[in-house]
Amino acid sequence: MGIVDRKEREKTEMKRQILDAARKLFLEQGFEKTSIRNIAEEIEYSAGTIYLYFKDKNEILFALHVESFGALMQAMQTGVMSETDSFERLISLGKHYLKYAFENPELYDLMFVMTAPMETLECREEIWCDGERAFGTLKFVVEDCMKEGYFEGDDSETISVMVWSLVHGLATLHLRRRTMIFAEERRIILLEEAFKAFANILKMYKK
Amino acid sequence: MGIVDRKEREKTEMKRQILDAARKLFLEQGFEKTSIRNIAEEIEYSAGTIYLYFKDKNEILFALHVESFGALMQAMQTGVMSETDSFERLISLGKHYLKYAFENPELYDLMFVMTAPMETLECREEIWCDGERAFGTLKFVVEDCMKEGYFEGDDSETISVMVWSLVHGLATLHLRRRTMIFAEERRIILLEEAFKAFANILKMYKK
DNA sequence: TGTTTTTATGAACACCGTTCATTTTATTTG
DNA sequence: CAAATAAAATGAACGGTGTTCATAAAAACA
Repeated sequence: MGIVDRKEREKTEMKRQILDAARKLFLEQGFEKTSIRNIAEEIEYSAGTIYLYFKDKNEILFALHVESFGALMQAMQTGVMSETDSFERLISLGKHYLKYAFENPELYDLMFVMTAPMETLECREEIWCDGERAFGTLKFVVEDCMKEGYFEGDDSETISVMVWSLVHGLATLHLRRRTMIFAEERRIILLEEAFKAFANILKMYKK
Repeated sequence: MGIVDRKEREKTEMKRQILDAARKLFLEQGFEKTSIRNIAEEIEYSAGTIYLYFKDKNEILFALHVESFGALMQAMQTGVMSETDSFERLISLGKHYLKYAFENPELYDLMFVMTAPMETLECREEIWCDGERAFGTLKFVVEDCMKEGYFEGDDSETISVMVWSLVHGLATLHLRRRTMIFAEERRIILLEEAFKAFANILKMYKK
């Protein structure tokens, strides 16, 4: 029956419409300040309708979470593939990670800072799969570096956590406006320099 | 006149009471989930009364922000003073910073993650002074390390941002539950190991 | 066309931060 | 001490929030 197909298609289209409106508003004014009524208004439906497609506000967040991880993974893959040397790959991975964070501040927030999706989905396996996959990519690149003598004697997971923490720290200090203590024109430069310094130090660590 | 003195005393006592209740509730259930009515109930006053002592909810946040920075500064000083060697001082500083973050998760959040106080107080100088002072302490210790040959050729501010980003990254990944991708028993260990690995790498960088 | 199923609505609920006229309490004055 | 004034506390009210649900509209089926 074609009708049931169309119904399904319409349902996913509606979900898409809601998610697009939600992402737009989240990016514009943040998650907290975006109400269900705002989203409903954006797509010209009543607030109640949203609840026919998503259980609650957090489920919308979760759906965007999944999508955003897809985009981040792609950005990371681009970073990995742009270099042949293992170590340069790691650096490129970091750069692309930061690029994604800076270009999609609200989405990065939603993926790595917000606590809302974590609470509702504490038990929900899927949400961690995305994170695990992204971390796995990093770990894989780190292990490649180790084969070439970098980080000798260390655990690849430990090194990966260290690298992740550094880039995540850089990203969040900036996204959450804590670099305000520096002169405006220095803020970005300082972050870039800090990343470069870190890369340098890692490189020296080879031997 | 003694009465005006007492009035003043009572006013600050009331403020204290509100702040203590607010901190308690913020630590217990977070900022967002704590309402003015909750705070009022905790101190057995009506909600309206809170507004006689604080302009709005953000002003309460700001007051706690100031206090929390005082406590962090103290923790950092303790870290600095516990070691005589410059480099060990830097490591100890990092450890005490992390300790503070882990022991006061909601306060750390309020100081370094929340955007609420930043928005209201974008122009308010005082809020940055605290941050600058804390960062200054770090920078000072880094510069001491440089005198002994560490981080040669690098800018002390750059290195400080790098160190800060790493510990902040470790702290926030944990506080915002992103270490859930690791087995429960490994989570804390992994963070500690990552910090140790970072410390090791920095140490090697000397020459 | 009439019946049933699906979809959408908007009023209602319990909460939120915040304001403000009113009442209660404390201090000063006559 | 009593009356007048000043200060402090209240709680109702406003416009917002996320969410639910009886009702209404639309679509699909018979």
